[in-house]
Amino acid sequence: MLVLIGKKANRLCKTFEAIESTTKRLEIQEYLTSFFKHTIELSPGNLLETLYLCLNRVCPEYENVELGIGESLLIKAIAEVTGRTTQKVKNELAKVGDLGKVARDSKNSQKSISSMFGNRDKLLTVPKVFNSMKKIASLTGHSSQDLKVKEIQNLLISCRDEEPKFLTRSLEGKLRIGLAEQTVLICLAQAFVMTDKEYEKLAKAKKTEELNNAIKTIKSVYSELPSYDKIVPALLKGGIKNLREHCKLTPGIPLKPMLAHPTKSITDVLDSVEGHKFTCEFKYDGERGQIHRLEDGTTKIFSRNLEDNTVKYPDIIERISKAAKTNTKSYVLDCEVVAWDLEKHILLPFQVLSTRKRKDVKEAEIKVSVCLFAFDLLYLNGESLLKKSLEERRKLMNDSFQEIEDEFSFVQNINATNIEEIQSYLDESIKANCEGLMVKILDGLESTYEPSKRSRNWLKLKKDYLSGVGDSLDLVVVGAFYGRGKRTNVYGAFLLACYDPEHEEYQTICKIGTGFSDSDLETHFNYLKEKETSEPKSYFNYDKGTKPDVWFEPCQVWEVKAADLSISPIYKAAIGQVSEASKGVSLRFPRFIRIREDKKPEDATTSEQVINIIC
DNA sequence: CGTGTCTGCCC
DNA sequence: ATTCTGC
DNA sequence: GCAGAATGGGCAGACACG
Repeated sequence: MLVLIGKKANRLCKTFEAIESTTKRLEIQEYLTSFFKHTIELSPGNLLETLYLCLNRVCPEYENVELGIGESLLIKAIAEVTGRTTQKVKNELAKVGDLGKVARDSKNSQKSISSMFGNRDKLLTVPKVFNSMKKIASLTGHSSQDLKVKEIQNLLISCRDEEPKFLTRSLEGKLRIGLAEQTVLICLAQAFVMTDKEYEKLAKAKKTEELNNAIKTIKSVYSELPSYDKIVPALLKGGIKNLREHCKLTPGIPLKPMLAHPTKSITDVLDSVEGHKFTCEFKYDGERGQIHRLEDGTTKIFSRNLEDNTVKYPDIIERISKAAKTNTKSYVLDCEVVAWDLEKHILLPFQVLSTRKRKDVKEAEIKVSVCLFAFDLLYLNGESLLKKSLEERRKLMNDSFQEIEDEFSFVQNINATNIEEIQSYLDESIKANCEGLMVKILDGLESTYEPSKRSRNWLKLKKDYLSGVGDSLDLVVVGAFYGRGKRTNVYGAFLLACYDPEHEEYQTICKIGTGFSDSDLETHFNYLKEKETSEPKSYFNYDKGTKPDVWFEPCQVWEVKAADLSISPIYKAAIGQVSEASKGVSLRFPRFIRIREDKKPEDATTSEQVINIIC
């Protein structure tokens, strides 16, 4: 009987349960690897779908497919299928901090005839769940939300045991069991190695070596060709040994972009690059753009998260042919796309860029112009450049492209050597409306392009990372939101306000949910739970869109750091005094620094001070 | 057809 | 995005 | 140091609703 059930989705569910029960990485890997081994041996045709269910996806990122399901629709589906009101489900969610658990508990406590008999002969299977998710993603147009909810309900009705929990979380897009992409790749590699007949004959040390090589191979291949649709068939056909041959960087398919580590001081920067030739580049405040030119002349542009942004940027598609020199045929170019003022020839803030249309963009109707800032070349005329040094890649980039005023530039950079030079270049970048600097090693093995890795080789240096530098505000805690997941039973985020002495009111300015250690969160909960009030104070100025789960007596001031201030449609700080009458001010990337025991709420940052910071 | 809410994706 | 934490 | 999971502001686009 167990074996039969083993073919159903329930076995995957049991694997998730096992994974969730531990925090040990190796144990997690054992469970998933074992599941993949079974799948490869017993039903290899289901492997691809299984992988997608582990990752809450239905296809590669660059296919721009969305489920269009969020918390709200899930609550609706759960409420209807278990015969409860949405309010009741919301209350449960606030209490248990996990919609998955809410779905499971409300379903298991419901003992109606239909729930007892309705699912007898339609147990969930991996393909069934996967196909339902695909179907949900495909529904659009009038009444599509109802149809999506019905589809979810059908799945929920067939669920048993812990299945509703994982199904719900999967539809939310996060399993939250300590399992994500990197671990899935490791397990996939291990499963393929271990199902190879030769493997058992190897000595122990040799086995470990084989496993490590396979993991390295799969991780590397996936970062260059992030598509299980392509990798899984290749694996099933030729195994890991032949994988590199069939799956490699291909223009037209985005690769995982290389990322950077934040650094807290210039000294830290120098420590990391010590003994190497390195460069400092301006870090532009725009959107990542990975531009692909195929052999057939097609051009595409992808986002940092591998979304296909080609239709968003017809202007870029048009101009890039002019920037590419005659001998530059196929290529992959790494750029930052930045909003650009064509008259003043200056960079515009990210908030301006974000107002650009995204779909069905016609070049003639573009309202926000952009300038491209290229910083790396990953592929050129049929050849991958990933293993070349940054110095070589940069030279090839400079030789293959030409700058066009107001349209296409190479990122501004210098080859600095000491603290003073870096400091003054950092200042210069800020004056030019950039976020700071990127510091990169130029030559040797540590300067290859490492897709997806936040490698130590690329560092980012922003002024707000430096202690004592950047915008710091002292704000009053006026409300809080119940935590989810590992923050269940404490507040997970807080609503903050500045003080306006003129109107004698506290004006909301942002929510904050990061910068807290686990012990901070406990301390805050224990202190603030005593300060809860049934209603917000009359002198709180807030928008209903930011209404917290609980309100507080104004009693504590927190030092908060931000990268920038922004004009806000929902927060009330300095309302009407910086932009349109209805707009206030908020913080970009707010994080908790410390409690200001020395300040009373009336000593908090004032709206006037907020205006001074933003102007 | 205007407005409000939700979702996904930029950072 | 930023930050924290177990491994 | 990696990998994962908490959490931020704010925009366009898609629907639902009246």
